[in-house]
Amino acid sequence: MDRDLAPPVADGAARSRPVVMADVARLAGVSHQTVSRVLNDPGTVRPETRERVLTAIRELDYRPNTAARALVTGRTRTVGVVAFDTRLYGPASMLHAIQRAAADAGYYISIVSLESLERRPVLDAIGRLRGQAVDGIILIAPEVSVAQALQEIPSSLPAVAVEGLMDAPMPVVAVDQYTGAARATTHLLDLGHTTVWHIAGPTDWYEARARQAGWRDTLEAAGAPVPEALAGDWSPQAGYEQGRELVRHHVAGDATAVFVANDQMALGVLRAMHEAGIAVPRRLSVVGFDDIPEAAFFAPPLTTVRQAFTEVGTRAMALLLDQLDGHPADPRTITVDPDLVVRASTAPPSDTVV
Amino acid sequence: MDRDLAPPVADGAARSRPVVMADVARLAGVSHQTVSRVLNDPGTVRPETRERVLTAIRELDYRPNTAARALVTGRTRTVGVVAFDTRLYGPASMLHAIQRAAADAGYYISIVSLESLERRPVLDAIGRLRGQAVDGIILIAPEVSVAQALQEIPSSLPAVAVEGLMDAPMPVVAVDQYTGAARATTHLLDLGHTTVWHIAGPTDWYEARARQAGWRDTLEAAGAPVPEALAGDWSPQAGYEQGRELVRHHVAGDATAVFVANDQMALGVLRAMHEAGIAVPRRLSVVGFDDIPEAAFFAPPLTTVRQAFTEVGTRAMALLLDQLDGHPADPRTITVDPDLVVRASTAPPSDTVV
DNA sequence: CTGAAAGCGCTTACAG
DNA sequence: CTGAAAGCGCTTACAG
Repeated sequence: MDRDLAPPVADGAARSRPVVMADVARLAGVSHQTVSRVLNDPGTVRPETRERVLTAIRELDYRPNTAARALVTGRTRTVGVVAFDTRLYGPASMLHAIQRAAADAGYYISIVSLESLERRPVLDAIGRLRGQAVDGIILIAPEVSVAQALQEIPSSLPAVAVEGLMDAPMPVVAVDQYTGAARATTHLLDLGHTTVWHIAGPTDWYEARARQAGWRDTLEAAGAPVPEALAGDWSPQAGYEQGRELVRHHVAGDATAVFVANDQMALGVLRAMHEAGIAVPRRLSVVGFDDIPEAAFFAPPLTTVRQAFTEVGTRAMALLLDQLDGHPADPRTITVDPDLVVRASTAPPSDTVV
Repeated sequence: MDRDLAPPVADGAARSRPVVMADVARLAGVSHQTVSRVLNDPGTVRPETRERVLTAIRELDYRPNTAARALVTGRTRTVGVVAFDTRLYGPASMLHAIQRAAADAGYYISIVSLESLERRPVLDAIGRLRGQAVDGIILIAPEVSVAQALQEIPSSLPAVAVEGLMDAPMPVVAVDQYTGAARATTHLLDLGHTTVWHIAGPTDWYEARARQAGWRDTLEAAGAPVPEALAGDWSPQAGYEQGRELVRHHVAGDATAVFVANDQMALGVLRAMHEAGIAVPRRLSVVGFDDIPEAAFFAPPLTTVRQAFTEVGTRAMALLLDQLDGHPADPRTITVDPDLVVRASTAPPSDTVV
C-alpha cells in the first residue's frame, strides 16, 4: 500500500544502510534543507513541495537521526528520572504518570533506579543522566541524602523534585503528608479514641517524618497523650512485628487505635491482630497510608489516606516542561491534598475492658 | 580540591558553554584525537600522556557529548523497554531488574509504558523507540496483540521478548506458567481435594491462558472433573466477585479448592470467603500466583506460585546484550522455573458436609 | 520559497 | 605513540 509509488532507492545493495535525509531529498527532488524545513517549520515551505517531501518520507519510512539533531540543537528531548525502588507502588505510579506526560509532550524518559539512597549512588545516577545529556531531570527524592545530593545539581540543568524536601533548591511537587497524617489521626480521635498509636516509616524518609509530625502535632493539639512511635521500615514484616508490640499495649489496656505509616505495614498489623485474636476494628482501629489497590480487600477493608500519585507525577512533568520551554524555575513547592478513605478498619472504641 | 591545579579555560565569558573535547586537549597539550583515544582505547596512549589527559578531564569535569558519539558510531547505548502498566508488581519487578542489568553494562534505559495492549499503540511505542535510535528493544509482551506487533519489528533491530508468545520471531525469556499452574493444581489434588476450581486471568494474556491450560491438563491427567473456569481480570475486585460465585458452589458442596490466577484476585477471594463465613483453608483451600510481597501477610498467609521476575529481567537483558555484541539472536525460548510456596491457605478437605 | 555553506563534537582510518 | 583529515546527519543562518 505504501509501496505503490515509485520504488525508493535501489533496494539490493543499500538494504542495510539507514535512510537519511539526503535520500528523501533525492526522491522528492529537493535539497535536504527543504526536507529539514518540512520537518521543523512546515509553514515556510510551499504546500506543493511539502506534499512531495511528505510523500517521500512516508515512502521511505524515514526517521530523522536523533543524534545528528541533538548534536546541532544541543537538546535530546529526553528527561531523566531518578527513582528509588520503582517496584514500590508509589514510585511506580509516579513513574507511570511522568512517563505518560512526557510522551504526550514528545519527550523520552530515561530512568535510573537507585539501589540505595546514599549520597554517592544518587550523585552517580545524576552523573549518568548528565552523561546522557538529558534536557532535564525529575528526582523522586524521598530521602534526606537525596535532597543533599540535589544541592550539587548544576543550576543550569532544569530539574524538579517529587516528594522530597520542602526547601530543595528547585521546584518540588509533593503530597501533603503532614495533612494526611493529621486527617488520619483526627478521624481516630473523632471516633472517640483517647489517643492514637503510630507505626512510623524509616525516619530518614521525609514522608515518614512528615507523617509522624502530623500525627504527633494533632495529638498534642487535642491534648491527647502521645505514645512513643514504633519504628518500621515500610515492609509488611515490620508492620507485623510492631503489630505484636501493639498487642501487648492493647492487652495492657492503653491501645485502641493506631495510625500506620503505610498500607503494607498496616497489613502486617492486621495479621498480628488476627493471630492474637484481637478484632479489628472492634477492639483496635487501624488507619494506613497510600491506598494501594489491595487495601480495599484487606480483612477488614482498610481505612487509609489516598495519595494522588498520578497527579503528582503529571504536575512534576508539567513544571519541568515549563522550564524546558525556557521559563525560569519557580522554586515554590506545589502541594497535593491527600484524601482520607474511610472503610471498615476504624470504629469507635468498644467499652469492653480486656 | 579538584581546583588546585591550573584554572581551566577563562571563566568569565565561557561560563555557560559546555566543556568539549578540544578544551581538554588544549589543557593537556595534546590533540583532541588523543583525548578520544584515552577515552576509548587507553592502551594505545603513552601512560604519561594518558595521565595528563585524565587530569585535564577531571579538572574540567568533562563529559563526552553523547550525541556526537552516537552520530559517528551509530550506537546510542540505549535500550528501549516497552511495557504494559508498570504499576503492576510483575512488570515493575522486571523493569527494575532490566534497568539494573543495563546500568551494569553501561546502557541507558528508555521506557515507554503502554496504556492499552492494542496493536496500534504497541506499534507506536516501538516506532517512538526506533525514532530515538535505541540499540535494541525489550518487550514485556503479555498479550496476543503485542506478539503480533512483534512480527513487524525489523529483524535488523536486536530485540528480546519477555513473558510472551513462545513462538515469537525473537528470543523469549519467560517463567514457565504452565508448570507453575500444574504445580499449584497438583498440590491441591495431593492434599486430597476431589477437584480444583480456577479463577482465570483475561484470556488474551498468554500468562492467563498458560495457567489455565496447566490447571486443566493436570486435572484431566488425574482423572478429576474439570469445573468451568471463572473469568477474572487480575484485579482484587474481580477475585471478590468470582469468589462470591465460588461461595455458591461451595455451599452446593462441590468446591473445596481453588487455584486463582494471581495473588491480587486471590485476595479478593479471601475477602469473599471471609464475608460468607467460609473458613480458609478448613473449608476452602486457595492458591494464588506471583508471590507479591503482601501475600505472606494475607489472612491466611497465601500459598502461591513464586515467579522469579528478577531472574527473568536479568536474563532478558543478558540475551539482548549478547545480540548487541554482534552475536546472532538465538530464537530459543528460555524458561525460568516457578516455585510453589506453601503457606497457610491450603489444607486437606474437611469431611464436614455443609 | 529554496539551495549552498558552515558547523555541531565526536570517532575512525591514515600518515608519520 | 600521536596528529591532520574526513565525515557521521542533521539545523541554522545567509544568499538569492
